[in-house]
Amino acid sequence: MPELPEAERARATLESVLGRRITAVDDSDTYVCRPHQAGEIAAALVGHELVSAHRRGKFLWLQTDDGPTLGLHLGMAGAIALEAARDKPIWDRFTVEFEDGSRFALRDRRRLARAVLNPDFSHVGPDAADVGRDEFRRRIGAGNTALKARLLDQGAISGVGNLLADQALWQARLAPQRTTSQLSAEDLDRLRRELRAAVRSAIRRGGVHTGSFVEVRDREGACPRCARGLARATVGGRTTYWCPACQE
DNA sequence: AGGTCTGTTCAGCT
DNA sequence: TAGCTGAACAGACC
Repeated sequence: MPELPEAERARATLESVLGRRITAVDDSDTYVCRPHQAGEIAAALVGHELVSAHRRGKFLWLQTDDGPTLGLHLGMAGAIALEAARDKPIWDRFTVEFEDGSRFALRDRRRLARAVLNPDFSHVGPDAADVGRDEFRRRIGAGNTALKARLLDQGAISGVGNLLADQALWQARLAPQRTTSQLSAEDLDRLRRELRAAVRSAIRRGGVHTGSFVEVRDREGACPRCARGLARATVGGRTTYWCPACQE
């Protein structure tokens, strides 16, 4: 599920745990928690207070008072849970407890989420909702690859996942396999505008699954604009749907 | 019951 | 170098 809109929701959830002293941390899942030594993240965090919650693309991080930074990523199925899990506690891969008894957990069935101490975001591109016109043209229009593959490249711009990419491309009437070097400045500007609109709509409506194209995005789906059946192929290594009539 | 598919990221190869 | 491919995980679905 998690793409930029879900990550933003998680960030907002994390704001509700700021300002409390950390009393315990469970980082025993050494696949999800990096560095790999169990107890390392705990030792660094206990006694500190979380002071701010940030996001760039799908990457989250929490700043402590004068201490380390805690990076979080939801992976492919992760979420931030404030309530202790009753039935499936095994899905809580990383847990932080506070002095007042409250807690939050990084909950993920698939263990593809990550909790990282002092994360490095130097290779993460600007947030898809914030990137300026000229930088978008430069970063998306460069090189020679399928447009959709470039949108999914978090180093180019960050926050776009498989579903959001299909939604934005459909809104901008651009075919996913179009080559980046062939795009006009006008194409790129339109794509940027539609991508920002898709992101904002998804945040407002509660997730990327609320997109008009995402809702019909399957083998039987029809284009919401022209009602023609959707095409399906692998582009950029990911299952991709588009309207062969509207997008070129 | 077993095979296929999945919203992400990253290492490793060409 | 930039751009692919496949691996990591584990559940959902048919």
